[in-house]
Amino acid sequence: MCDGYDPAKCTTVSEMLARLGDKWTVLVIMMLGDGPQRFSDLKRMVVGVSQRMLTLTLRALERDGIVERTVHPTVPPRVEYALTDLGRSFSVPVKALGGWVFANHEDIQSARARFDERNAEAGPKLIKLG
Amino acid sequence: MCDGYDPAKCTTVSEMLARLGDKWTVLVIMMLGDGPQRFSDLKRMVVGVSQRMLTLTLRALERDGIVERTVHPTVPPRVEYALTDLGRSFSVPVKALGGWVFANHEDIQSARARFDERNAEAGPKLIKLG
DNA sequence: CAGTATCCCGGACGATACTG
DNA sequence: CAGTATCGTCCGGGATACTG
Repeated sequence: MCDGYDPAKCTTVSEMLARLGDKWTVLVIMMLGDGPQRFSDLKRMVVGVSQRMLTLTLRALERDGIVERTVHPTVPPRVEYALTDLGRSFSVPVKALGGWVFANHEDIQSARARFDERNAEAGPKLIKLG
Repeated sequence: MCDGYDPAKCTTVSEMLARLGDKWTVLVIMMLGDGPQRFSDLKRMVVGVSQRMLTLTLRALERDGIVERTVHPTVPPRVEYALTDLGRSFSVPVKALGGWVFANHEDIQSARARFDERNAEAGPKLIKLG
């Protein structure tokens, strides 16, 4: 993929992957898939997210042009978040990836079971990551 | 995507995304795309990776059934890593995602530039994640 | 060669308190 | 309501040294 070799683009790929890999980004994108949502609604829908992390996640997505932030100057303030065209476009390959995991869930689980079985008796080793 | 709602599958999606989001997984998968590679060859190809992280990354991928580890009982030892069928299948949506970033690189960069421009004068704020 | 063991640091993330 | 500021914890990941 990074064969034609544009280092800048490869860096961006890593950045977007890291973004997807963080704890809340994909959930937020999914919740915005059905239309715009207010901050507090998102906070309720994305169970477990802290105010801080929701803000951070939305800011990062806004910076990348995936999400658009609209402030309605009312009292109390009303802020809506929506996917941009770029965001909706982005969600296509993201959903494809999610779909792949759904489709291959059995294979993954059985592979893990076999691995854990084989390495059952072994000592503590350094099996981390996960 | 997680609408039909199988919590176990959604958890697996998060796990695989977290895996992709870590620092070396995608690079390793790409390097194995052209065929099997020895541990030390991978270490040379994936520039900057430490022995520890390469081992950890490969172990996690092996556990998930994405990569297969073959030990040739010679002296000195020869260990080869290769993508499994599942791994090659997995790399399809992964490459699609990478391809999307390549195709939309301009849009992302300009979105970032505009965001940073708008928030130039502002104080330190809490803009992290990135 | 292909690991494993240990130490260490920075940053992701959570909890809490405060504000326009 | 929609944030921001601050503090503390945990762990991803790097550096180094050792081994079959």
